[in-house]
Amino acid sequence: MDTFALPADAAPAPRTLEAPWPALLGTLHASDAAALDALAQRRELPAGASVFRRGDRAPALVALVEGQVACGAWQADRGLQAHHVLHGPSWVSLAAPWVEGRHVSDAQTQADVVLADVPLPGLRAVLAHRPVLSLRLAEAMAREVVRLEARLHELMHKDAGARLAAWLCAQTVERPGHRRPVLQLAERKRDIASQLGMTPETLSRMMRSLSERGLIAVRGYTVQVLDAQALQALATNQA
Amino acid sequence: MDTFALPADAAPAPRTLEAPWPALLGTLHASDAAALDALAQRRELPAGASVFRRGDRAPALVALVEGQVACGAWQADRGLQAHHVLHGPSWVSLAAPWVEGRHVSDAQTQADVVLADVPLPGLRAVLAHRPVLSLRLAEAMAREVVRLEARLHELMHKDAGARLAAWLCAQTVERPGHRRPVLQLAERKRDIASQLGMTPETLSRMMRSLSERGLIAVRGYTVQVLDAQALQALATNQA
DNA sequence: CGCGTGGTTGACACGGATCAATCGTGGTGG
DNA sequence: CCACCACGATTGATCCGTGTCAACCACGCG
Repeated sequence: MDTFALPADAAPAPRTLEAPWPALLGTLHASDAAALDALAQRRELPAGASVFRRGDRAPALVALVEGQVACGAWQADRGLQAHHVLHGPSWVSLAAPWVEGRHVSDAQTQADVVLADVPLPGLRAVLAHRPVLSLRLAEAMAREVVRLEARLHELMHKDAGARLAAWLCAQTVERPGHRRPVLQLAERKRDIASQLGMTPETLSRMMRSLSERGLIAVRGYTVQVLDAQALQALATNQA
Repeated sequence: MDTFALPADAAPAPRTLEAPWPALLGTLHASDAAALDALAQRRELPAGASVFRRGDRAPALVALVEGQVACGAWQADRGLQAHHVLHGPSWVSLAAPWVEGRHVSDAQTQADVVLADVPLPGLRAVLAHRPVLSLRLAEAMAREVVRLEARLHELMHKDAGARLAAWLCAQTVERPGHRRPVLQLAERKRDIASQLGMTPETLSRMMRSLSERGLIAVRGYTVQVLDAQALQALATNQA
């Protein structure tokens, strides 16, 4: 029933491969972007490859330019428990290299990916005389902190149904073409479950519960939001 | 049985009140520290006061110079559910002001405190020509990210006993004076429980379980670690 | 002395994990 | 072309951890 094919209208946007920086750090001076370009090293990996492992030396920041990467904790018996799945341009390892010089989680590609490694020593040297770039970096980390705090809060205070509702609300983007917001799940459901801190079984049950209550309609990897208001209420009711 | 008095040998260290920056940001050039001093505004609050509330405008970073502050989610029926209790010099709000300009959690003093507010616009201006300071700030946020990721991981993959064991291990510092590591709980047990993502009842049971198994000895707010090795094993066994 | 606060203990309920079986889909090789 | 298999999702049955509720204890204070 569930195919993993992407919808026809979700054709890959023609990304400017050589300029991931705006998406990662916000608007930059051209010279700052050029400095990063000079520093970064492009790396390509096939699907299923390990990007890095917990405890590895982390001599460089790692950015995901294109593709899909799962970050989490590798467990011998049940594979990678992803606490985070990254798409398109985003940071895979932004903070860890600065602290211990070691990665704190495992990362594995889920599709063919293009990475950009930014060696930390070089970056430090560049930042030493590029204050705006430093600021952008600090802001990127600040976003990361806020995101993590929100997730921590959700995990501690919301039950599985509320977390799913909140996730659906966050994922949903209004589309001009459709009356009701529709979203295509871009990851395996087990990875979504993992990100939400629940098992695939529980996710399945929650999805069914929501659709039985008429809040959403699910067919395979397509979810249609029928009652965004009720969904939002479920998401914010901390109980 | 449990008094909240601090042990006699934990006399307050004579902190250099005017220079919290090294503890917050690491070693700085004297001129950078002076710039921060010029910017920061000292603020004193009595015990039990609100430092800020979720959703408040956050026009300044907030540092805790001295005292104790609990950060968490205020709930009308059961008070502040602290997800974090801060001591001595540390950041209360480091990241949130950068992002939305709003605080993302509630903060409340638990003792008389001295705060330092660092207004963000001024800080941006200072950072624009102080690259080293920017770097230190980025590093401070990086530490925050790593800490949060670790907590997220613990919360998702470890049970209550393992989280307590991990916390005890992390809190324990070897003391030359004692044969066995001893630690004084510096917060109410309910706040410790809250930080560990469990209820006070569960914390109490876990403490008893550990002491019945001979791993620790508890008397009031004093915890003696009897078998650090077994405790560590419990903490790392993700099960 | 009574009262408020904080901790401990016990009984109980419930959410969600676990285990196991089944189904649908897609890829592969005879 | 179809049997076969691997993988992921779904569903049901069951179990366990931990939250909830309530009672009780210990301490400090007015």
